[in-house]
Formats: sequence, C-alpha cells, structure tokens
Amino acid sequence: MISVQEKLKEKGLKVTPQRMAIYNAVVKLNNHPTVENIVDSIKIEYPSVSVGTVYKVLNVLVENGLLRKVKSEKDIMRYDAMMEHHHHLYCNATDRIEDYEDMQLDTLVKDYFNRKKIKGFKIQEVKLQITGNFTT
Amino acid sequence: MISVQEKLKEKGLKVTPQRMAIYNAVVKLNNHPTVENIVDSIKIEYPSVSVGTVYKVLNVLVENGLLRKVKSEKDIMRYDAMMEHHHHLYCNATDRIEDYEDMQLDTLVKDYFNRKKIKGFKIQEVKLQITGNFTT
DNA sequence: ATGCCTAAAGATAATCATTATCTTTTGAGA
DNA sequence: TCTCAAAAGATAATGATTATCTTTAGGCAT
Repeated sequence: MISVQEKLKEKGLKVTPQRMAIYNAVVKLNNHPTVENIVDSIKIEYPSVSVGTVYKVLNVLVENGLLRKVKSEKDIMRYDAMMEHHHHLYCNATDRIEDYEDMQLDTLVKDYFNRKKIKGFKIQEVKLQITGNFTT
Repeated sequence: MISVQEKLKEKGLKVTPQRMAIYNAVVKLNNHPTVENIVDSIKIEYPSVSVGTVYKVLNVLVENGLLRKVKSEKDIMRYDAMMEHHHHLYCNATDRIEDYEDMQLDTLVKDYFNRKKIKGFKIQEVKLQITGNFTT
C-alpha cells in the first residue's frame, strides 16, 4: 500500500501538513464526509485552517487520483478515499452513503454487457446506485 | 397516457400556461435539460418568463411526480420527464445523459439481490450509472 | 545548514446556481 | 362576473464553491 506522501511526490506535488491532514480526515471520517465535516475534523489539529484551502486541496487530491467526489441527493459534494471500483448504498432516511464492493456482481454485470451490447455506446464503467434503508 | 393537465388537477394544482410550457419543454428537449436550457427554450414562447418561476415550477413538478431530478457530474441540476424505472448512460466526452431501459437487466439484478442479501440494508431500488462514450 | 524560488496556504471577495420574499396577477370555483 | 387563494414576476438573499491576491513554507541547489 503506497502512502499519501509517496503519491504526492509521484505527482510532483508538495507534501504539506494540510494535505496530509485533509487526506487523513477523509480516510478517518470514512463515511463520505462533506467539506464541512472535513473542516470540523481538521480544526482540532489545525484551528487556523482556511476553508478555501480545504476546497483547493480536495480538488488537487481528486485531480491526482487520491480521492473521489461523490454526489449525494443534496447538492453538496462529498468525498471518498476508496479508489477501487465500487458501488454505493444510499440511505433514504438519512444522508448516509456506504461503499459496496461485490466482485461477483461485477462479473455478472460485465458478462451481461459482453453479451448484450448497447448500440451506439461504448461502456467504460458500470456503477450501481443502490437506494434503500439501513436496518442497523 | 394521462395528460399533464389531468395530473396537475389530480394533485390539486392549478393548470397554468407556465407549468404547461415548462413541462413540455423538458419533454421536448428530452436530453435531461438544465434550468438554463429550459429557460432558453421557453423564452421563445414566453419572453417574459421569470427564472425564479422556472425553478419553482420544476420543484412543484418534481414533488408531485411529474418530473425527476437527475444529477450530473457538474453540480447543475438536470431534469427528466421519464418517470418509469430506468438507468442512465453518461458520456465522458460530453455532458450528454441518455435514458436506458432494460427489463432483462432489471430481472437479472433483482434475482441477484434476492439470492444475495446485503446485510444491514433493505434495498428499495437499484439504478445503474453507465459511463462511457457515445459512438454515434 | 542556508538561501532561494516557486508552489501552496491564508484571507477575503466574487461567482453562480438556487431559494426566499414580497407584490402583482390569474386560474377556477361560487 | 366576482372572489380569493394560489401562482407568477421581480428582486434580494443564501450558501456552496471558486478566484484573487498576499504571505508563508516545501524542497532543491549551493
């Protein structure tokens, strides 16, 4: 598992405490935090952090493949540190979003679209948006 | 096929020319128009239309099950007049979004999740977000 | 280790989609 | 036709995100 520092260097980006803190916050918060969540979390360590910086850093991390954007029902952006192919469980009752990995399902879908092509469209990725309710 | 007028009356909503025009614009534009697209389209018939009104009407139509919101990669809301269960094809190159209906696929997915439950989660709907490129 | 230089952080203003507010207009039942 | 609440129009406000400008600090060369 390659570290954040290494990934940043690889891309020619400077390793700064803010970038580390923001990345780690997304990993730690882990349930697809909003910018607000991230700012709150970081304020504990870095009370002086600027909101603009958080936005900038998040964009840099997304552009360089360290984080992903996740769009929720509301029009606030959320972030995900899980970079492998996966699906999302959306809760109807709350705004909770959880990652869902299922290679068996991926195979099923892949096979299906290998057999049945969509005419006029070349598929690159298929992601499932599973809505429902958490029972726990 | 029940008409828009009837649907509005059914819900106790007044039938106004603006509501008709906005609904018809979404149907006519058909490729998941943005509010801007809709306003432009309507300005031809109703040059005096207010943008605020378009937003309000769209929200009313969504709340009453006449339209759906579709979120795109950008953070601008788009609208869809297709109310039946369906999936979306997202183009990587352009911002084109197309509806995709596939009952065979729906059956496959439904059967899969009937056999393999997600623990701690009750599924209500599964929608596929198919990204790729239009070849036409 | 020190200095230099550019990238990044901080602070603040600006933007832009969307919503709220308030007044005027109008659909539709009596 | 009259009435009245609901809807439209106009405009201001909001709130997330981006841009701008100044200050700070990584990190490479000396």
